Amino acid sequence: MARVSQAQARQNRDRVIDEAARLFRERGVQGVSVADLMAAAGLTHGGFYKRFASKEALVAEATGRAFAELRERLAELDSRHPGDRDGARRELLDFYFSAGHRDRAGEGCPATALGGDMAREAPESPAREPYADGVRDFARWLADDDEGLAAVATMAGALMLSRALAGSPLSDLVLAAGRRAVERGIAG
Amino acid sequence: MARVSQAQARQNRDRVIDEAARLFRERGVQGVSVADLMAAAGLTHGGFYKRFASKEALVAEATGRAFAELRERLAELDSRHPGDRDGARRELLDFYFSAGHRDRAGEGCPATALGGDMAREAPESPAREPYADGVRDFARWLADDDEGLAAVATMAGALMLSRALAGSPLSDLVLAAGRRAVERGIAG
DNA sequence: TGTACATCAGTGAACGCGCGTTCACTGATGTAC
DNA sequence: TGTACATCAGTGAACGCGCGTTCACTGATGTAC
Repeated sequence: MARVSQAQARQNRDRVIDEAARLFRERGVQGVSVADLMAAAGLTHGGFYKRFASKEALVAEATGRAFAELRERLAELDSRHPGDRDGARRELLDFYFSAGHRDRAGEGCPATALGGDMAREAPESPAREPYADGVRDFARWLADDDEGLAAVATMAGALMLSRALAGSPLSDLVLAAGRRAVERGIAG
Repeated sequence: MARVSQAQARQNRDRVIDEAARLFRERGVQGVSVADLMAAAGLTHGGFYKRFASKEALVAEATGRAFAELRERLAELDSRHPGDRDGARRELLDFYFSAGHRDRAGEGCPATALGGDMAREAPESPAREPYADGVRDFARWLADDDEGLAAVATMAGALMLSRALAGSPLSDLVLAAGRRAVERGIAG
């Protein structure tokens, strides 16, 4: 294979970002190589730097993409529960505190799956902005003011701990306890 | 330098674990090399495998050490507030949700700082046991039953997010919101 | 208590490997006429 | 609409580097007598 059409090239770039958004959440930024990412998108690693300035630049784009997926999911929930944010939120929490979500980080909440990596990114890392924007929007969707931020904290903490505690009975317990705490917080 | 006394050798091994417990929390397991760890303990990297079976084995020991430090801290709080767990807990929360704690992960809560790495450890990783034991003990100290687990979730989530959001106004807000949520949860 | 020597904690060079990144090359795409 | 050729998306080999791990060596420690 050699040169492809411009439309195909745009699609290829897009697929790299999609795969990065998935794999960075699943294995961590340091756990995925440029070659892994390109292979996941069906390409060889040599062309990477034709499309991205660096791995760091892709981390920023993939972070934005992962939160864009989350925004879409929230919009779908709203359209399935028109004028009923409480109902939409209940459906989100059903998913959020599920064993399936715990076991599939690659398709799950980016605030949690990328949180540990983001905490160690350089202060000027270009990924920090899309991350902060994403968390802000997620918190606002959950509840007004600081209640939303507290909810995100409990949700992200419970999910991260349930993954770190996988294999222990605590893994399921922390999900259940987190859910009760969030529901009480938003109700109260 | 060459052979040292057995007592010195034990001290050296101990210092490597202490430095690992600090550096793994600060930079992540993948962010610290064996050579970094040995250098931090004032040694050269060659001798590492005389004292540890592998880097993975050290991760397990360092995880245990980090939680041992936490247990000591909690015991100190109890002895400073005899028969007054509420007072001890209030002092812990003052520290936990502080900017200083956010900015010094190496000396801070291992449940949070090691959580992201632990979530991606292999299911049979020897580090999972000391991690789970540590989280269980921390939760029990905070409150009875699931209330303690919910508190750890909110605390770990708020601290992780505040680090990931460093540089944004949300960083301080999520700490404050997390603290209010924990206090309401434990009081309720 | 003193001597002779085996042990072994720590050193530093080396190993194979995979990383992020670069680059000369290929050949289909896109365009100028 | 058809031809000639410049462009450039993707390839695959190569780069320097740092990783986890191994190993021959050194010389002070610990022990047997």
